[in-house]
Amino acid sequence: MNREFFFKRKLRMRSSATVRLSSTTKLCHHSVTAFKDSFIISSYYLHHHHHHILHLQSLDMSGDHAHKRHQMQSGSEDYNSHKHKDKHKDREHNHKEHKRDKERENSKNGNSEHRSSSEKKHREKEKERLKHKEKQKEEMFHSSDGKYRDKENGFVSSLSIKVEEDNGYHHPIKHEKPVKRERDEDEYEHKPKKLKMDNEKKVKKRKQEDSDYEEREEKKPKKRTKEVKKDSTGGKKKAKNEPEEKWKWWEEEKYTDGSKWRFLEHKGPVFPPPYEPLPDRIRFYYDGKAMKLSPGAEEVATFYAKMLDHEYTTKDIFRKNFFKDWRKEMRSEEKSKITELKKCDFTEMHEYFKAQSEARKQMSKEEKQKIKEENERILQEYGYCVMDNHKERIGNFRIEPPGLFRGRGDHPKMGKLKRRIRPEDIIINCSKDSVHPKPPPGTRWKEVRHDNKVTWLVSWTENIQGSIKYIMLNPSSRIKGEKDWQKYETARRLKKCVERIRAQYREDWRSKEMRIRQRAVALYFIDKLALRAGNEKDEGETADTVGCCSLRVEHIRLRPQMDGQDYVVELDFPGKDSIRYYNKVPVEKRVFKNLQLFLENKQGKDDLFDRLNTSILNKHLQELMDGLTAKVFRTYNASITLQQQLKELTSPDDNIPEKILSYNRANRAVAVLCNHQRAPPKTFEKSMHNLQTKIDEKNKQLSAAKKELKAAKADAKMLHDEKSKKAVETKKKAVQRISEQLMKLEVQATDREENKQIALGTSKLNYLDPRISVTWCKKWGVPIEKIYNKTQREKFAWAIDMTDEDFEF
DNA sequence: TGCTAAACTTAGGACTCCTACT
DNA sequence: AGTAGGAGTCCTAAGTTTAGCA
Repeated sequence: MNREFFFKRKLRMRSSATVRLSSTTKLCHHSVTAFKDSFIISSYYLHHHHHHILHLQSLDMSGDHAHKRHQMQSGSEDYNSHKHKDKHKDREHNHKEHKRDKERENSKNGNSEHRSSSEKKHREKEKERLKHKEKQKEEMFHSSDGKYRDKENGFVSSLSIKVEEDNGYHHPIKHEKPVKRERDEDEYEHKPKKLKMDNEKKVKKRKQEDSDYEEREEKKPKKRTKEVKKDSTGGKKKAKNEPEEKWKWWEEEKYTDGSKWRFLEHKGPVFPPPYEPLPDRIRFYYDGKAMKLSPGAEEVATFYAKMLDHEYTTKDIFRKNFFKDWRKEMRSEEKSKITELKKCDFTEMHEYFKAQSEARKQMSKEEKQKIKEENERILQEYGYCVMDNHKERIGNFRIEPPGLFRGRGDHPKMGKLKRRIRPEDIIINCSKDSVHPKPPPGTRWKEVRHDNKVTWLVSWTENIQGSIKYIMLNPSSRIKGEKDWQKYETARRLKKCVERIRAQYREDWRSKEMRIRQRAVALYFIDKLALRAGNEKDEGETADTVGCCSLRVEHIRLRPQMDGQDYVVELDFPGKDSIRYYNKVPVEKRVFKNLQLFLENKQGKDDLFDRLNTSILNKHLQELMDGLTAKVFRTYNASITLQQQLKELTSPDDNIPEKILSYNRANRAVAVLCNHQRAPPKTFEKSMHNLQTKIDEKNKQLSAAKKELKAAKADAKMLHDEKSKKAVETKKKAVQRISEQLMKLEVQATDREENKQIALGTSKLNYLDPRISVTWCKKWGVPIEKIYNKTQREKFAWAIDMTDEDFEF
């Protein structure tokens, strides 16, 4: 795909070069501040770079420059001798696998058929663990600084605050008001004063299913505690069909045994309607002659016909793949006749579908209403499941319809037939004791399983890549929400130790081992530029895209000198979705020298980091911090940037629209950092032009109004009467009003222009800790609806509910 | 222990719906 | 009432990470 993705635009951000490095702060100042006259992206780097320099300086204060440089250089000579092209030599062998082992053990237990007994054991274990943890915490609270160590896992440790057992039996049903946990504390930050309160609070245990009855019975004796009284309104079950009012899952305990649910019931997927053959009057022509196709071949032909005015159909690979797969669906007579795609004429079919969609648009209100209702009915029936006593929305409950594969970028498989999924292809996952979904009449499922270690309800294997597709829950669900929350907690833990990690990789730039230097430089890129990890991909199966670890020589250029800056690295590569990443970054000399070294004796197609891959990198990261992986840096840097930018850009005296503009700009800074681009809307130029016209009109109005004002003033001066004075006032007001309107238009234009090819949604949805935004809204009195739409509010309900004004990421 | 499969998150584009204007 | 344009939703591909297996 030839998409143009340059950042042409200068973002006219408020420039403020001030670096706020308060002496007391222990936070990383990963700030994006200077947006002056440069691409936002580059200045971000610059600034970030600055941060690193600060760090470097402090390091160097205790060290010896010359000595270090010498080491580095002599080191680099060493490398030449053991440089290999072969990535697979030189692997790290002694990786700690503690965590993994633990988890394995857990899941073994959890898998046991004898749930109750193994669970008992589990619970015991868990209890022990929690107790232990609590003790640790207690100790920590009493330590003088009251701060936690970075290895403390906030997510897990919140549990330990709430160790109180519960009986697992008397659960409040949702309409009961649970005692809300204190909100003025961060859930996962542990402050001494809070601890007490939290300990007094009761924690509700996740509700059990009715169907889990025996199990609950069994638990009952063990779990009973003083806590019972708090939860004691439970017991009666809410009517099943009654819609679940917002359930605050975030106030409940999480599973700690690796299981994802206890009970799961759903209706299975919705299949697309079967193929409806075309009416006889719609004909397909081959080599100018009408030809009736067999239903199978016809269906595939319609897939192509529908795409006729899409760019895909102009691409050779697409056409070739389509034709090959199409022929497979033909009867032998058809196959022998139809041998060239370019002799195929699909235009009647194409017109037919266009007419159909036109007709759909022209449908009467009633008809549309009917369709809407039908969709709603399907949603109600299939769009929800019951998971652990709560009705939860399913994300994608429809099976993907057949069609032609639309791979992105230069995908070698584009145009291939994505075949229709049948019930026999489908694996159902639900609990044993649930009412299993019924396959359509006369069919059967491939399998029904009961695996509560996974979150999916339905899966099937797709035929293009042979990968598995899943039906899972909506982002508003507990299961997705908890994970999301956890993700941000991990990023916040990184915040606590990121300085240490940076110091470490800077140190590693001088290592005498090549693999370590490569690792360190890659990590630097990931941290500084928010690059993705960059897994290896199967060549020929997917588009050629890269991430950090898979960068090749051809993707990078070293400029000792560029635009008045030293040591500039120019990166230009296709990233995820074949979106171009283009950036010029000044780096530290040591990085630059290392890169030169990595590039020695290599060709364009060779890997830049030939001794590194994502698994090596992640193993290393795991050792630096529990739960740390490459993508955590993206989350961390995105969120911290938002927080920083909001601080920077929000002026107290701004009105709400101006505040929102600031928010959008902060958001935009993140989107630029993460390289979230979009194709400029097709109508962009036009709508921009329209807006400009409006602005011009306003301008005319304004000058007219000004003229009038002037005249009125002159009159008033001459006449000195009340009437003319009043006229002056009126005119003044008019001028003011108009210039305000003008200003608004201009702001809008700026915002839109700046946003031309930047997509804000992705970062908002996936990288920015929602609590930052909630806090900001509260602080400045901006309604949350201005920042998050309904869906987003549902997804981030946990954050909206639990965050208060002084949350800090 | 190294590789592959599975599971789950992140991503941009297509499509649909709503709204503010004509 | 009709429509353009943008917001919101849906869709599913393309990543990352984890789990599982030989």
